[in-house]
Amino acid sequence: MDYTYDDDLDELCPVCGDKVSGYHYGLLTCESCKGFFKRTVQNNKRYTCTENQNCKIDKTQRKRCPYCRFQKCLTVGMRLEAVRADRMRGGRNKFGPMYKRDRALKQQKKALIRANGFKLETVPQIVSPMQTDYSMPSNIHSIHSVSKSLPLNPAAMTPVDYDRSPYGAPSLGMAMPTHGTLPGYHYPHFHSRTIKSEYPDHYSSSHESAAPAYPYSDPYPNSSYPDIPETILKMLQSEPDEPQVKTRILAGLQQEQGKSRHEKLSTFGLMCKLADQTLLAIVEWARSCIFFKELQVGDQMKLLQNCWSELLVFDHIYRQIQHGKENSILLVTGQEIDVSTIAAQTGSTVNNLVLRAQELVIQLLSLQVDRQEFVCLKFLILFSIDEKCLENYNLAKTAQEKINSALLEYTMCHYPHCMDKFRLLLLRLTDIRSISMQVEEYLYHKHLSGEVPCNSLLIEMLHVKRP
DNA sequence: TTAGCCTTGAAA
DNA sequence: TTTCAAGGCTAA
Repeated sequence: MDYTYDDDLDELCPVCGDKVSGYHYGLLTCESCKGFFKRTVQNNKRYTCTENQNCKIDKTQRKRCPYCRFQKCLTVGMRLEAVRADRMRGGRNKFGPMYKRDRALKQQKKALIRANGFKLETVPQIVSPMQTDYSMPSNIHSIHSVSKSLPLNPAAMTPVDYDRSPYGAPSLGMAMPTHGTLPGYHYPHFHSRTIKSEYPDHYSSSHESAAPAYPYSDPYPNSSYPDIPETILKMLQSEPDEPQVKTRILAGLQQEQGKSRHEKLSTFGLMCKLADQTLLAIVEWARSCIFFKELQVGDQMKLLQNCWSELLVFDHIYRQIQHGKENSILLVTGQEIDVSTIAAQTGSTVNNLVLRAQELVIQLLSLQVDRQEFVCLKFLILFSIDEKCLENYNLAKTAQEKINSALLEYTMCHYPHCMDKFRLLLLRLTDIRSISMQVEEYLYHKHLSGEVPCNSLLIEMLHVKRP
């Protein structure tokens, strides 16, 4: 590979568009935003916006509104926990491996572009065979065992051959618990917080997961996080490491494409495969979650069968929130597709679904939904079963109540100027439900016409509700 | 207060 | 030993 570190430095700061000077507090930023973020967090600064909290932040105007600048720092994913409370200089922190993976992903993306004139509007059909067997489950009941063995094999992701295909079917909830190149970390306000050094990583150093991604000790108990309810902290701990999940999904797709090399997949078929891999990632996430893992396997299956399409849609929507572009859609694979391309190349149903999702993205953007709220909503979707059909309904019900009250407490504390936020967020869940039902109907229709790949996990899911 | 440059030091 | 992302310093 001809990748050099300097390649990164060609990029623009996601906060102000200035020249990037390296990785700072979680992502590539310029020197000035690095310093600004450091000063703000170290000195626990509070700013106010004299406008409408939506000031434009660019290189020339970044000094005008520190409030909006800091909000943007958080929105693009700068990490509070990377600022050291003890002010120790030098050394490396736990983000090192994350930066490394991010570089690797950027490298792969560049290699793709260089090698194939790869356009973002196309989907790569990666046919490099994988050594490991990532067999798809033949039955929904095998999800647990399969998702356990999903590999991480970035080295095997070197693209060999790419067969371009026009982008036919867009998002359709082809989503996963991931939000951009690096994890976003939204933290809207500091309420007299004491800055702690090196907060435990929500994404990787879960106390409850068997094998944390980074061997990093957690010097602070959960309760040391200021103003975030314990329940939310526990839910955040099971948030997946995004580059890892992305890598796994890409690897899974490679494997699938390797298998079906002789059966030419349509773009829609490819999208189904992508959704399959995403579903596996969601199942894997659920398996490690607080509340969920305490349930019996049978109950776990019922919950997932009840909400799989909603979780797909919701994660798609949250990625678009992070993506922040009204006119394009970001796929889990990192590809960006113009909404106009979708309108031109797909049927009215798909186009309508995409537009509905985009409307919801705008609504949630205006509500300033943050990462903590996102996690609460995701869990509420997971536990949103109404019927008393579970073996242990009380466990699920209790979980639901705890999540609800944690979300209420959090929004009241962090968004006191928007007292109705809790209710408005819950209302959006109804929209997600509605979109996901339409997605399911569409998929079922496509399945009946034989367009969904026969071993698709989607089919298994669809048949649970439609025997 | 900002932002560019310097120093530091653990990990690779 | 080198790397590079932390914190520190300081002129503007």
